[in-house]
Amino acid sequence: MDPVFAALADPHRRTIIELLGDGPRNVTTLAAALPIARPGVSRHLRVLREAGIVTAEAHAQERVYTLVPESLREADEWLSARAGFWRQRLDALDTELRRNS
Amino acid sequence: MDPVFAALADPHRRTIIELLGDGPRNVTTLAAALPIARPGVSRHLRVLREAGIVTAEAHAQERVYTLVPESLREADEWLSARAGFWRQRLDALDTELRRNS
DNA sequence: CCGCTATGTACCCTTGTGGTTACGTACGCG
DNA sequence: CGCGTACGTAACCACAAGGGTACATAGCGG
Repeated sequence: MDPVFAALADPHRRTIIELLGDGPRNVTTLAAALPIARPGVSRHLRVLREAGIVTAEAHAQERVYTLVPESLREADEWLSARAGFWRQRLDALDTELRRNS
Repeated sequence: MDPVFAALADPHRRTIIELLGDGPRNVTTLAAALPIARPGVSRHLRVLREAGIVTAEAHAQERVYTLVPESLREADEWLSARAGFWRQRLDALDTELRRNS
């Protein structure tokens, strides 16, 4: 989970994830859509790969990167648990405080 | 959204969020549950505060921090959109590829 | 007022991160 | 083979981030 959140911290990496949402892409195509040079994109992809968010498949001399959506599920569950469950809990606490005051 | 993801990137900050899930806490209490000294916790709380994830309320000379769960909703939506929607999309793509091969 | 408690902040240091350029490698093509 | 293409990686740099210690501040309590 940790590497997933770390990967998500960088805006460029989130952009890459969004681009891959439209389908598999190679490095050059991704780099063309980003404000940084290709080597930089390559390293971002390495981070995403090690986090299990994308997978690379060698296709001739180009490597096609594909999104692995279920890799985000763990982080998603962590977030939604706190965005929803505790919301109710704190509301209840707040209500009780108002009643006692 | 960006500051939220940036805040979530640090494990200590996520621990703080989890601790605050059990209810409001002051800085000293949080620091006792973390492997770092209090000033460090104080700075983490500053980041979380500026990201809108927690709010501070002065209570005597102690400041009680409270979680703001809905602040995580934006990030949660971003994640769940990619963890679910694109999942189906890629499955469909995969199915089509198998059919054509 | 004085001291104690609870915090935030400034300062310093070390490490991590993101970017660039230059270089090495793998593979298809003629 | 020799070339061009598509990548990954190494070397190098500048800067942001996280941690610790020391210090300033704000309230309580007596």
